[in-house]
Amino acid sequence: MDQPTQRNSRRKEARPGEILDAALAIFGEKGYAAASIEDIAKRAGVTKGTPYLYFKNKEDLFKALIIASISPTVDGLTEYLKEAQSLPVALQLQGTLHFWKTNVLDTSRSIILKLMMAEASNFPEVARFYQSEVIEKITDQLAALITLGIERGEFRPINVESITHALLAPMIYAVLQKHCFQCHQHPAPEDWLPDSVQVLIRGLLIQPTINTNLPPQHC
Amino acid sequence: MDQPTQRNSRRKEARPGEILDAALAIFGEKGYAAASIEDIAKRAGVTKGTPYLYFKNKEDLFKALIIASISPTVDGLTEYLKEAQSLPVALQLQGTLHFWKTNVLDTSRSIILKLMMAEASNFPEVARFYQSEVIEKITDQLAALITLGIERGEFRPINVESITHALLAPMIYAVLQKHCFQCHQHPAPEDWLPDSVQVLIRGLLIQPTINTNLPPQHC
Amino acid sequence: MDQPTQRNSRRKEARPGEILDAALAIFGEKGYAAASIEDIAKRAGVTKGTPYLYFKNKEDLFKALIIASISPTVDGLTEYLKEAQSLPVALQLQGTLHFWKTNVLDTSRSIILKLMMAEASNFPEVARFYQSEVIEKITDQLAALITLGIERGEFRPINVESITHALLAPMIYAVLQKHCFQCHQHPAPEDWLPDSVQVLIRGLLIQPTINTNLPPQHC
Amino acid sequence: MDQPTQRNSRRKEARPGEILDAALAIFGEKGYAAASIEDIAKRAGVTKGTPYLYFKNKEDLFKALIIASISPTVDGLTEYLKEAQSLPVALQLQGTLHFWKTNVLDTSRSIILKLMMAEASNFPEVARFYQSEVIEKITDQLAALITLGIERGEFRPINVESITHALLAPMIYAVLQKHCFQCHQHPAPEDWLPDSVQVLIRGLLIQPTINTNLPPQHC
DNA sequence: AATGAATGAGCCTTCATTCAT
DNA sequence: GATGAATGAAGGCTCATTCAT
Repeated sequence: MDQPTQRNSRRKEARPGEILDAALAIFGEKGYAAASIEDIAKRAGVTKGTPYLYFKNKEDLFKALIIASISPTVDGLTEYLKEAQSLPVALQLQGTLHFWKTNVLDTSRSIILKLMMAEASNFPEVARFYQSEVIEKITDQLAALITLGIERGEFRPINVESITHALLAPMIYAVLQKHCFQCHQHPAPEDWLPDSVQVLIRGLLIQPTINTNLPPQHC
Repeated sequence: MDQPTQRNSRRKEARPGEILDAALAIFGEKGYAAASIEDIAKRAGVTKGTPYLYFKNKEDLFKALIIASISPTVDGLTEYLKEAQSLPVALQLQGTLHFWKTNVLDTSRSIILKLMMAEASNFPEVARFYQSEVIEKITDQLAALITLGIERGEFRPINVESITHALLAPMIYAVLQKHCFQCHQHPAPEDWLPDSVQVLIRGLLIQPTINTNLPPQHC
Repeated sequence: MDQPTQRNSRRKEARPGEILDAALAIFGEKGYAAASIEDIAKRAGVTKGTPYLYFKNKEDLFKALIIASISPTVDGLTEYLKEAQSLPVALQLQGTLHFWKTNVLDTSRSIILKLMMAEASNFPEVARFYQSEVIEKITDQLAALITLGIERGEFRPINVESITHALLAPMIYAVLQKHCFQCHQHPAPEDWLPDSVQVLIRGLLIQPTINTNLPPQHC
Repeated sequence: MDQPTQRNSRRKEARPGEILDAALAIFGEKGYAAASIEDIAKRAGVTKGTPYLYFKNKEDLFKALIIASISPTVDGLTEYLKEAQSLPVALQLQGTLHFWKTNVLDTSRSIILKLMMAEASNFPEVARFYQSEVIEKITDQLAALITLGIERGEFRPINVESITHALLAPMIYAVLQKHCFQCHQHPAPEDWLPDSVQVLIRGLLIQPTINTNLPPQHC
């Protein structure tokens, strides 16, 4: 992929990213404890000493990996919702799920979620950080949308927090299904996710029949 | 089940179970690789060598733990659905979620799900086994219910597989939320789960308005 | 040295001592940093994991080694001086040096002194501890003796602290000479130490000529 | 010695010396094994690779350090004694100790002695070299002085080798005290060293009473 | 059946050393 | 000359596993 300068060209700028990519793959596959730095290094095309030039130790590399995954996950969503403000809330919800699919689920970064869940009790501070920076931010956005939907008269008045989690559930589950039980599972997330969202939205709408014909390509 | 010398519960027959209980706690908390046999032994009130009298090695203990958790999880559900056959499908679905909450979520066994997800790629055969014995069995039951609901005219005709996963999502997510991000998260599963199911069911019903007044204590 | 029970007989009581003996040899020879736990283990006839059954880590083993060497070094001296109380102070001083020779210099433990000096700046707390428990206790005993000698009219009135160090110097130097530049050095400590003490004592005495004929076997 | 661009002292000729100075400090503080080349380089204001431009490897740097410290330590002493030849031997001895204090003890170079003692068994050839070039040369000078003192009738006839070491002992001990147990030790070498020498000399003199009034500022 | 001393493979981490720039 | 990215050997430490008691 690189211009043919030298085999092991010194490229300080690229290294941390390459190592983080490798760490994502290896940590994601094996979990924190079972992943060895040497495996990560090999995957990154370097030797076992090199990661320590960029990360203090294994834990530090792990934390850096989590942190690096956060803004791409969350920032884009905020932006999307700003642009979609004027749409019907039902459409915004579908768009949110679509954004999640495109920017998390279909991304190698999605495995971070599984990793965080597996390691939450081993790294409580990291877990708290991830929760406040990712989970809660998404939760807040969803809650705001639902509140808006109720205010605009699109949705029935209903407990906002509960529905927030009702919407979060398929997002999380889709990721876990992909990474944990993916092999030979026919209804892949892209198949069931749109239908599920539609059912949920229909359950929220005051006039459900109208919504049934929403253009499916939005999710 | 306890008859002689109940005081110190040091009867040989109890040992494997005690060790499995300890393994559930320690594996659940730390994950497979970070859990040490000695920790498990200590938690079980025995010493390092004892687990090896009952389990060939660490992997074997792990597999036994997964397998031991399977029938209590699934068998009861089948039974419940047999008894509930004559109820409206919507109610059966609510009952199914209620069963899940009572017999999995509120149980120490629920952590197995998190464990399986974390270790799926490290133990593919175990993961496959768990999937076919637990996930698919639940999926099949849900699919059958939804099909029945459509046949009976309770539910709109809709893709069954998709909705199956729409229902599975909150079940899985509730468990993970409890074990991974539990600390200080107000909307606990018992709060949002019933509402979510109700919204989903409303989204499925042909005549949604009727369902809104379902007795909430069913889930 | 052991009865022919088994090759690797389990003998928990003896192990810590054996490992400390090995640590004394290896640390003494190579210094703290250059000594490897595996070397120590091999010397003790065990494998590299075994030391960790008895000592938390390398530093802990090092500290235990220092501490274990302290009471044999100091306690006997106190006792000797109690018994020798009624002798002329000059004789007590000679006896003290003789005690040092017998119980420190001629002992494998003597290398601890060199070790402490080499590692003092790497283990400041240990150094402080050694200083207060060994060096200062010996210093105090010497100072008390000299004071007594002055009071009894045996010694000229002279700065006590200074002379304390004048007496300590050959004790320390003898040890270091033995361990650092020992190879092919003819005047071994046993040769020059008695003469040196005699000269020092003669320098202290009010009537030096008398002392010149002190029985040499006392030191 | 500094002529052009004195400001940043980055002249090539100065480098080896700067690195040796840094090596002296770092080796002296941590010992050979615990000192890292990078620490030394940093202290010298250069980077990791630079020492290798001037020294083949770590061991080579260490040896060069020892060798560089030798002539300043020994040469001056020979010179001093040549000039002092006509003085009473007792005064020459005091002068020798004074020279040691000024040119070794009060010098950063003094730490070499501690270093050599700590590393003697790790670098036997270096130790032998140091012994023959430093210790033995000083020993020889001292022995010659004492012999002279006896010949001149100043000193009692006594074993020369023994007394040589009796005089060497406080010189060595003073250095070690300074570098190993220096913190908060009140009788610093400058306090006890002159008194000690005086007592030793008094022990050597044929007519001790005369010597007691030697001017104390000579040592 | 249970213990726990001992083993040794494996992994994290450091650091002397090299070399392309 | 100087840099500093990269290497890889070495060593601290853990822990699954064994086995004599």
